[in-house]
Amino acid sequence: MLKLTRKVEYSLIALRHMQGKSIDSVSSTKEIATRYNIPLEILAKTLQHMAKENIIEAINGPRGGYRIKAKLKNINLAEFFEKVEGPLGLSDCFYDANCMQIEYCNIRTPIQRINANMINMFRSMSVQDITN
Amino acid sequence: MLKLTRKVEYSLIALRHMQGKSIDSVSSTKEIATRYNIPLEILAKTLQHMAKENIIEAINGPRGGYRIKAKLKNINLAEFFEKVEGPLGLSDCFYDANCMQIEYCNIRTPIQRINANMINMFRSMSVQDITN
DNA sequence: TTATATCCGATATAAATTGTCGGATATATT
DNA sequence: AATATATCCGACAATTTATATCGGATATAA
Repeated sequence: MLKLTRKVEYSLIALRHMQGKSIDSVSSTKEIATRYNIPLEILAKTLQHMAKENIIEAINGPRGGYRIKAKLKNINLAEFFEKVEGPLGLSDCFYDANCMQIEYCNIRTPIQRINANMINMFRSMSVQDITN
Repeated sequence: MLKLTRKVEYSLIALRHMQGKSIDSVSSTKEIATRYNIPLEILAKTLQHMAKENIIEAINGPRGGYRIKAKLKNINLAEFFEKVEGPLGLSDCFYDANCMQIEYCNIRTPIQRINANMINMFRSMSVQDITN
């Protein structure tokens, strides 16, 4: 319960790795996968996804790889999690009503309050706060 | 990602239900399961678990059921989640080191900071804040 | 004595997460 | 032009976690 996914963790590991290098040097999937003991194919998917979201930039071909494209200071954690994993919410019912309890549920509103607190908390931290 | 489990949701639904009744009246598993469309056996387990944690009290026999035992005002959400689901943490590595990345991980400390923020947020709300 | 309730371990099912495979496309280097 | 190294990407498989079910025991009010 309340866990981050590997995809998010791998994304942050990769970003932190890239941030430790000079601005125009690139990092290949293999380099990062080896360095942090991450399954290559998974990391590949993860990096491709971040590239589509314009967080990082892909350089094709030999000597290619990825480098940071966005200003990490300007991406808060709530945005980042949503870019990487989709909608945030303690329960699915906030964005998808397919729940047996929905009609009778007596805790939907209260849980929305916790949810709002959680999202605010994530909004108050930038990706850079994590990768620095 | 970052979801509550049904067990937690069912627990809160049941508590809120009981809180809406007079202090010494009991609510049976069947009553609650029917009312909120929750699978009976699952709810039974959930309530038994809360009884073991002294959050509620079980009355055996016919006309039995459960009633609230603890002061919900004095149980914060972090405690409550831990009683119902076990240790809280955005990653398992905070209480169980069985992770391929643990030796090389470059985000453990930063994620611990997010984690601390999250737990503080849950500490700042009582179960009663939710069930009232 | 009977009916209704909790109790509880074992097991099955379903869903989500995590990881693998195969083959395509892009491009720097030789 | 050929080659090697890299990203790209859909389909699929395995694993883990969460959710639900089953069977039978115990407690007690009526």
